[in-house]
Amino acid sequence: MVGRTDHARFRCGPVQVQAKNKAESRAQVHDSLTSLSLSPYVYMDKERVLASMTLYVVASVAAPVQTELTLGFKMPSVNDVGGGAGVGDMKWKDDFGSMKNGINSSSFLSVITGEGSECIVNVVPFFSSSSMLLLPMAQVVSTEKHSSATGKRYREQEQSGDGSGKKMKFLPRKVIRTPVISSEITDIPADECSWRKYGQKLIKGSPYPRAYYKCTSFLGCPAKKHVEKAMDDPMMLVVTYEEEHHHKQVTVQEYNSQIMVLGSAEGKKE
DNA sequence: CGCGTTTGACCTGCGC
DNA sequence: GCGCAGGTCAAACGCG
Repeated sequence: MVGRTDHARFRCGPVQVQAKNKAESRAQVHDSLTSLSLSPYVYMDKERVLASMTLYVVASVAAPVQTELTLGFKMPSVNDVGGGAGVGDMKWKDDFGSMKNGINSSSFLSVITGEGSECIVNVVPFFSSSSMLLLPMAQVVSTEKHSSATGKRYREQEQSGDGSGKKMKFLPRKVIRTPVISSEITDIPADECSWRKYGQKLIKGSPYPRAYYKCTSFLGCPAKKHVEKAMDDPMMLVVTYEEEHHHKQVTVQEYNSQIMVLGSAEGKKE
């Protein structure tokens, strides 16, 4: 496939989430946020948005709440960010309606990728499903160096000095469990990057296939992930991330500019 | 027609 | 060394 390595394509565009009853959905969002004790204030620097609160938003067909929800986080405006943003300067409004900077979607996915006491929240658009549910953060099962089914691979063998010659590839992995959003394993919750599926494999011992994805948000990004249904719970997906992104995580500001660029491009096209 | 997905073949590495 | 199993490749296919 010479010349076809550039599958990079921004999928991150606003998706209009339908709400049958805005007022009803709004109330439910408020309830959810309250019950999650969401801290509405975050602050940001040039690289990333920081928050002390962890919240993970996913879609799920297994959601006990069948009512469609629209998540009402508002992105900060450029002015908000540029005007000497500091702690508390950026506010997530639990409101609906058109967003500033031309962003009309009101659904976003907050992915917690931080370590220790500091959490890094990547605010990205959430690809809508008919049913959505606020969950109190993804279950980060582990950040492990090895998680293959058989244990044959990815063992940490940094045998730098034993002269055995066998040097296993060190692959930091982050395993996340998240509810399935449809019967198709390919319908995985979107995150901050665009992924292209490059393979699927039946894993021995598991009744479900494992799908392999590469990050296509940026050319040459080594980040990969594979997705499979949890053996103990078919309603849960196990998403394993491998390698770090070589590109910067998408920030609110960058995301906004991307949307604006895409918006103008689409506008020209039509 | 372009792009993403599918899927069988192939590659790689570990265990025996 | 061989077989097994996970991981990757890439041509074919399908969809918009």
